[in-house]
Amino acid sequence: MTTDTISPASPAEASSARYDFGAAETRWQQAWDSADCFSVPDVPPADRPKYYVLEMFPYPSGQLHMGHVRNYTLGDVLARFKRARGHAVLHPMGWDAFGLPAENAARERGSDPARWTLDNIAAMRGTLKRLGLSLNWDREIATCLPDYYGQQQKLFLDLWRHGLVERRDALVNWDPIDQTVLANEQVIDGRGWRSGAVVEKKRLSQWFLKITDFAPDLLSALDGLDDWPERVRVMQAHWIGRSEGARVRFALDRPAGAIESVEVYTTRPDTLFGMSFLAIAADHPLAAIAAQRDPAAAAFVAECRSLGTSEAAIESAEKRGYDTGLRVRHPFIEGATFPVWIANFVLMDYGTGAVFGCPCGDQRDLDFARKYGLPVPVVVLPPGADAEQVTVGDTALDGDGILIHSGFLDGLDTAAGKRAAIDRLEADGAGRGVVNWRLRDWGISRQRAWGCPIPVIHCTACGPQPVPDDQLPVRLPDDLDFARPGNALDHHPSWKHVSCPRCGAAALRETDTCDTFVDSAWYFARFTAPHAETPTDRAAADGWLPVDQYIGGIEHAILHLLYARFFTRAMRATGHLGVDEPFRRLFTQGMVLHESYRDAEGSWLYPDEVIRSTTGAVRRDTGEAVQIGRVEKMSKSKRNTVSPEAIIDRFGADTARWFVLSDSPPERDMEWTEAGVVGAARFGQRVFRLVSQVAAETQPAPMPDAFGDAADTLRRATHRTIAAVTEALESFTYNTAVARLHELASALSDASQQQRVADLDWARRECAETLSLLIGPMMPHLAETLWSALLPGRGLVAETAWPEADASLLVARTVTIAVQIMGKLRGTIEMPPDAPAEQVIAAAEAEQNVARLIEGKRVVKRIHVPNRIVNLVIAG
RNA sequence: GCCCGCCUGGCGGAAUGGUAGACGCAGCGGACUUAAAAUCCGCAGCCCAUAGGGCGUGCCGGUUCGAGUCCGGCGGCGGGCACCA
Repeated sequence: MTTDTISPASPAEASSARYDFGAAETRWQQAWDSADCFSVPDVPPADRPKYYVLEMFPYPSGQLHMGHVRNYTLGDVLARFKRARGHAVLHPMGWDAFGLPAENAARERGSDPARWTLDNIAAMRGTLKRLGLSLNWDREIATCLPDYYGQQQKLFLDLWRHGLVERRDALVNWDPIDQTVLANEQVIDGRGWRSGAVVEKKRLSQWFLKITDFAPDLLSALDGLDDWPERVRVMQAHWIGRSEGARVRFALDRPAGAIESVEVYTTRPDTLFGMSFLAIAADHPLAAIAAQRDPAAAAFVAECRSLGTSEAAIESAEKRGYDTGLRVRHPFIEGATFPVWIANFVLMDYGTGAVFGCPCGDQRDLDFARKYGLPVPVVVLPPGADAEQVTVGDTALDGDGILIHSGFLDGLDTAAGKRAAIDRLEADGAGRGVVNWRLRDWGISRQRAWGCPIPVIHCTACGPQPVPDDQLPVRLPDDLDFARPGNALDHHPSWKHVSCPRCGAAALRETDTCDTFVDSAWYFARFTAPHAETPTDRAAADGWLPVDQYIGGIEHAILHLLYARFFTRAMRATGHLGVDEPFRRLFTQGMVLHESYRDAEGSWLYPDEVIRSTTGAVRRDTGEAVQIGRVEKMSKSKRNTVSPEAIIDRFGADTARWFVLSDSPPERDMEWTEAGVVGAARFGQRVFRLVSQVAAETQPAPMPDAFGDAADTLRRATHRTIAAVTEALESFTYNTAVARLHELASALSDASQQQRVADLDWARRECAETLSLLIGPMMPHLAETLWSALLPGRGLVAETAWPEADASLLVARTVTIAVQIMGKLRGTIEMPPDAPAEQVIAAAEAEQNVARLIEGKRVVKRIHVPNRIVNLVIAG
């Protein structure tokens, strides 16, 4: 190690009145580099526990924003803390580098997507380095490089061999602006999640990953993710959407074309006797037959399709339908038939695309029945209701109850009724109990050039063929033409023309690329062995995984995190991994918010263009009044962004880091304010002055045999702070760690203003050294500056063990005990810690104000909580 | 509509059922200074009162010697999902 060669900070750094953060930060970043402080081997060392800290890797947009600064600072505090606590820490960084913006830039400015992306990465890497993050830069990956996506192609082929990939025709969500297919998860309110365009339906041959194979496990394993936020688990459970019910076949009265029956999925087979009608989706095959026979039915089907997912769908939340004239027989009621309606609220891609309408037990069915005058048989008796009196008005009885008017089900409760109905259906061959899932398979085909090529060759004779291993990776061409709309890979002159690996005939490459969510679904595993010739190296993956702490935004609660959980299972099935779950602990951090500003014309202004005072704001250039808008998420459109680079230039990385850690708990949104940054900078300077003074006035010395009051008080503050900060860092309450360090700085300041004596000097030095180590995870550069000034030649904070609190100093010398009468505070007393109860109570009753108030009263009960409180209960 | 979460000074927030408001920001007073900046010291929930007292963690009620914290109900704010049969 290089510790011997590290010289103390220069006199200018260490003793000038103000801390020169710029020089110091560069200097320590170089020192960490040359000492190689943060590297770890692919297989974790056996002598220390491993700890894998991962923050969600960024998309290389070109600029780091404050959200990143917060995210990566939170992770870095943990990484540095765990390292100081003796862990081997894996803390890598990379780039989610495929995606549309690069293609858009290519289209708009003629740039090369690879060049554009790599330039952006270089810029953002520079900012990350300036932040002083303790990252394993030798593990850096970019998903747009063949090193990464080539391994992804191998992975894809392995999944294919294991039956986890399927190619099938599917009605897909087509984004007409981005000219690509979207996953269901990427369609929000009928619009593309990125473009905002109204999504159309289109039938295409697509590649699917069989995430539904793992649906039961993805759901049940959520229970074991104790260190994930509850709401994320709830969101995922809902997304996976398990339901228990029955499939019931309804025979048609008279066959319609080739169709003799309609299958329905229901979660309420117990209410089958409450049936009023059968409803099918507009895309149901039976609807197509009805449409052939009846122009009005065709018109209704067409209308449903056009409404589809558009705004109109939201506008007409109204249930609408069309009676086809077809009728179905009831499985339980001999001779009864019911009408078949096409209904706009029935979804073709959930269940079977058909439902039986039970208006009494389902609000939608009830609305529908009321609208079209269909009967509403009552079959559920809610708890406490009277069988003679129960009626259904405009609210369905969708809760549990006792079944009535239901033949053989009469008198059963909901659960028993379901079982009995399913038993009968199965006995009669009319249906069966099933478990249904909302989760669908993951369509990953995207008609984009800037993505991971799907390594498949289509041969007219042999069908789709995997690209042979010796031809991997399938590289993207470097001469893509983005002038034409559509997929640039598809209209590249030569790229797709290859020969079939099986028969040698002329064949075509797959020109679709992977959804970029595939790239991020396994990167955490690749980080464990980023240079391996296979997707993972088992020794490395087994050694480091799972990620011990994953940190990122709540916006990825469903998509990314579910895909990563799926890939972990899929890669386990293919032997690439050995773990069940990718992320042991998940932390979702809050957003960074800022005030927004508008000028008289209503144009948004950047914070830099505004001078803010306590009373208002004016334009920096003209002095005109500025309207202060809402505090909201930093965004380019509102111009309420603050550049991390500019903040580092003005205040230094440590100040930026300290500020994002202060005040707001990490999981909550925080407001970025100029005053807050200035406050953080002020604290850094204060600590610098206080510790520099100690460094100048004191020398390392053997511990004195005894300490006076002042020294003892300071030592207790020091050791209590060690305990408190340690606890705060363990529990992710960084804002309280900041508060405790403020207190310790104040304690040191108080001590430094007292008469100098040897034992106090020793305690001040102990405090200063401790303070330097404790701020290390948060303000690492300042910590190194102070440490080297206090203890020249003693190595780097980055390589120094975390301080241990002396248990004997964790209690104060005296404790303040509150004295209550009937639960109301009436005075306080000072006592030695752990004083005997009788003594404390006697002192409490002797307290001047307390004594006055209990005089002449009878104290009937005395509650004593050691070192906390005495509560006197008086009679009358 | 359903499911989560939250509600504490001027602001961000702190508080294993035990002195509510730590710590910071903004504010006020003072010291230093020719002055300012910087720095240091101090004050600071509201109301009445010069000892002290009343009220106070969205609202109403409950449990408890004691409730921001636990329980029941109501209200408000934020987020997620949403014809999922």
